Amino acid sequence: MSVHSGVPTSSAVEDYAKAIYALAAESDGPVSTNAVAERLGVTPASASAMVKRLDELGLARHVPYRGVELTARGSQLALEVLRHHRLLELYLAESLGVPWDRVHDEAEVLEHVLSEELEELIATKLGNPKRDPHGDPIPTRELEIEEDHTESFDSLEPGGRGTFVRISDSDPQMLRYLADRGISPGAAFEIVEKQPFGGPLFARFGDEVHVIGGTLAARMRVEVST
Amino acid sequence: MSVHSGVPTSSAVEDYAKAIYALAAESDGPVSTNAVAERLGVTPASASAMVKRLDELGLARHVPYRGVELTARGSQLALEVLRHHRLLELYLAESLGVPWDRVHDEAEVLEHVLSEELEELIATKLGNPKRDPHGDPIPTRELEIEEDHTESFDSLEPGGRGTFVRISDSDPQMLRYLADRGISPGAAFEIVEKQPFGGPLFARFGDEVHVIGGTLAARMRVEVST
DNA sequence: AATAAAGTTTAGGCATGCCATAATCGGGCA
DNA sequence: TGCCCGATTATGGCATGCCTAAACTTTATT
Repeated sequence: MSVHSGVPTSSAVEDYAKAIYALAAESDGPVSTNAVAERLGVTPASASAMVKRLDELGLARHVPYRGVELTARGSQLALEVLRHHRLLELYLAESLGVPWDRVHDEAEVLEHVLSEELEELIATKLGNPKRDPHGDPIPTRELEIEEDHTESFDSLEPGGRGTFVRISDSDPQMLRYLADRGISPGAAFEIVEKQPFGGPLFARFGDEVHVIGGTLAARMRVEVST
Repeated sequence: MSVHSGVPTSSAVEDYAKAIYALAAESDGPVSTNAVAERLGVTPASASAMVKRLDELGLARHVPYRGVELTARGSQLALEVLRHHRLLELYLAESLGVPWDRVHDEAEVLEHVLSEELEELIATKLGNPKRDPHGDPIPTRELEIEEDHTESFDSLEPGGRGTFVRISDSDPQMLRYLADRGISPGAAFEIVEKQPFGGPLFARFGDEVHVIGGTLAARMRVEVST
């Protein structure tokens, strides 16, 4: 049990805060209990109870039947944990050579246990990086996070150009799949063709044209060239 | 909740195993419940219950009113955690520059969470070291620990020579106190004078003669020169 | 507007894990 | 023999976190 901003927080509380934060970022407005439950793999009833607890802790405002929103403190907590997570991912990959597709799971555990002091030392050692190995932005020490100007890959039309930035939620398998095909954060592309109805998308990365399925494309975040 | 040798272990279980292991090393024969309770800062009743649990888990043999002893599996668990702890201490100090007197507390938390994979990577990175920054031996991957040939500093008589190896139980304050005076693990000494009744001990370290109180001297472990 | 469907909450339980107080027990020693 | 101390059990408490089932609210449909 750690303490953040005077609030005693367990791993579970931190995970809920993270989940609500992420969901709120994806689609603004209050977040539904069901969405939270699904994301965390628990029943809606469990999520409902936990959300109530976050409210009591002052980390969220929960209007019954209307959804949840994080308070300032709740967002801070989420960002704090997110910072831990992403610094750890980068650190594990760079300093300890943990394979890319494993850092996420390791960080998932350690993020709840990392002391502020270690966080600071790690950040310094890494040169206060702005992005983790998946391309996700890392909140600053002051818990400000770089605004995300990315769009979903599958929202582009043929002819559109840009660079691949990250996979939302850092799904290790997707990352590995792309990496195996030479597509990593930073890769430039041009959309060649797009099939309707969530069909695959044809895009040129470097010299090669890759075919990317609709589901995967929906999770890829890209920065569009003007 | 981690799993070691097929036994589900919580942090508390691991701490009890560590405590029993340490107490058994200090004075052999079975360990009394009271001693365990005192070491962990809980009531004898709590310790009694937990010790019973260790027995049920197959980690210890507990004969009521007679004390506890770790089974082979219990010792393995203790050594596993000890290995985590000491590798972490060394790693934090060397790779992250965590101050000496802080590594213990950080490691105390992380030891329960460190995955085998990370343990391995850290050990390799450190070159599979045999001792941690306090001079305590680190169990090998196979959980063998170097036998301790040290004696208590205050058991020596004037004229005795040797090298300071470690502080038992790694008390950070004692370590820092000694470090401030230029006494670190590996320092050679010669006993100059010893006052009776637990009084202070005069010893030459390098050029200087230091006066060391009885309590501190009792915690210092030294290797005697032949 | 009525009703059905979808979403949400409450009620009630269960399991884990840890610790405390108070009463009792065992065994060595006077 | 009887006492005392250490050890043990009995009992209870508290917190976390999850579940199912049932009740309820909101929204969409007819």
